[in-house]
Amino acid sequence: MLTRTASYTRLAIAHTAFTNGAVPIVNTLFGTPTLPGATMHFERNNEIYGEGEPADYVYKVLSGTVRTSKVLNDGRRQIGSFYLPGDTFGLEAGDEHTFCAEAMTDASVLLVKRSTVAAEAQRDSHVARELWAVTARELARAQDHLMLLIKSAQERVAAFLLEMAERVPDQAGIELPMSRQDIADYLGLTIETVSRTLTQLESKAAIELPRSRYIVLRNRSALARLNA
Amino acid sequence: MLTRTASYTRLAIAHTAFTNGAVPIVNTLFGTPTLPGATMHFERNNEIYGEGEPADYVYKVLSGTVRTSKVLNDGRRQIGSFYLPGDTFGLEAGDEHTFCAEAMTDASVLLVKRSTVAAEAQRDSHVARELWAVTARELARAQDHLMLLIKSAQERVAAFLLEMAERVPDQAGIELPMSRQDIADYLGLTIETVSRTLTQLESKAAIELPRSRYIVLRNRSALARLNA
DNA sequence: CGACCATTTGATATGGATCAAGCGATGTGG
DNA sequence: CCACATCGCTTGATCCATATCAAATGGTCG
Repeated sequence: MLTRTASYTRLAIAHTAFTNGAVPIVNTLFGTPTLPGATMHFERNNEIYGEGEPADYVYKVLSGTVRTSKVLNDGRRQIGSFYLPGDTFGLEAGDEHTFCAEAMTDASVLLVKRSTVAAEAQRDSHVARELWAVTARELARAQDHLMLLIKSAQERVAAFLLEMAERVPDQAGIELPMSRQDIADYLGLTIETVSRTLTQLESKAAIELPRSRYIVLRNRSALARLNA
Repeated sequence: MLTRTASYTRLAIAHTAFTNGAVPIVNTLFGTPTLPGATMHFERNNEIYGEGEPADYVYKVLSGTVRTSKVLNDGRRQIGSFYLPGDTFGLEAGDEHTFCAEAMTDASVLLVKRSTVAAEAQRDSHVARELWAVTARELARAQDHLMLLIKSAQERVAAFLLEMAERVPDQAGIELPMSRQDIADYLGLTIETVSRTLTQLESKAAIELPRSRYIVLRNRSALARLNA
């Protein structure tokens, strides 16, 4: 079960973000150009923050892709979300991160201090409103994710493909930034089941698999019909 | 699959709350005595709002218990959360409810117009902050719920019992407001599996089942150990 | 008492996990 | 530039946890 290790280079971002080669710039976390932050780069599979670390920053993907995940004590991993450019992550109700965050591909990420966000939200009701909206959308996403996990393997994979198709701009097909293991851990399945299910969908002519990381949706309504 | 019907008396609250026997009172949604609302009573199994209805109100349980749920087109139902007195529910990112809400037991509920909450949050940063906190806690709860659904039946049931024990005041045991079907739909299991699992936990001396709706936790650490 | 509904218990079926092997792409060292 | 190791993915065979189907039990209310 622990064959899934990866040589993650642990970066103590939260504590060194502004002293360890980060480039402090004035930028924006929530659309209006108000919140000062710093951008950092992360290489593929490097940790952005760990589970249980103090949640001192809020993060926004500038480029690349990020996953959040949590590992149970026996090695099972659940992916909370995938984050694409423009997405905000790392918001917490409490004072520490309940999931860890890792760069799925090389990524640049904007960091804004949580205290800055809080102060600005107090001062400016537009920022407060935006902060709430981001959190509420995250909640809606988690609730959708919940619904996924009671469905059959085909339904889960179909829903995943439709979700990704909606989120990535590319029209022709989906360039997947994540591995089969990531997909499996997002959907609560094994890599074998994900792989087999994709093969089944291909033989049903619902999708095409030119390369393993590139998927063309041939028949969206068939996929949507799988979505109970 | 559709044997699970119940004769829900549909109440068109959202549109008639203030004209249909509701008792308008000045009360508070988020702790400080600022937000005007109305209280309404719901009988067991009556709908508070339906899936897809406009989300014009935010709700707070005053007494009784509430469940939110969503039904897939083939009848499978997923319960989003159980709400006990003091809990706020019905917050939405969009303008309609994505789950429905029903009284599990007779319940009285405080309703505050969403527009009132929004206006007050804009005016008063404390309200804004509290609104965010409620939403963020709801997010944390949904994320915990996600983690449940990748676990084994024993782990799910154990986690459910510990969660309920934490939330209900009663020390000796847990008086469950929900049916086995509700528990099953919360945990993504069948009633049979929930029932069998409870029996197993009883034979392990982890719990006692004096009545089907009353459970005594005999050995919390054994239950906690099941929680991967 | 009798009907009804919720819960438990029993027998069997099955979808996805697990175990195991093969395959193709990518990269590395000779 | 090729041989070979490695890694991610696919495919195959078998197993098992939970679903499904079915029946018995128990509690509640008229």
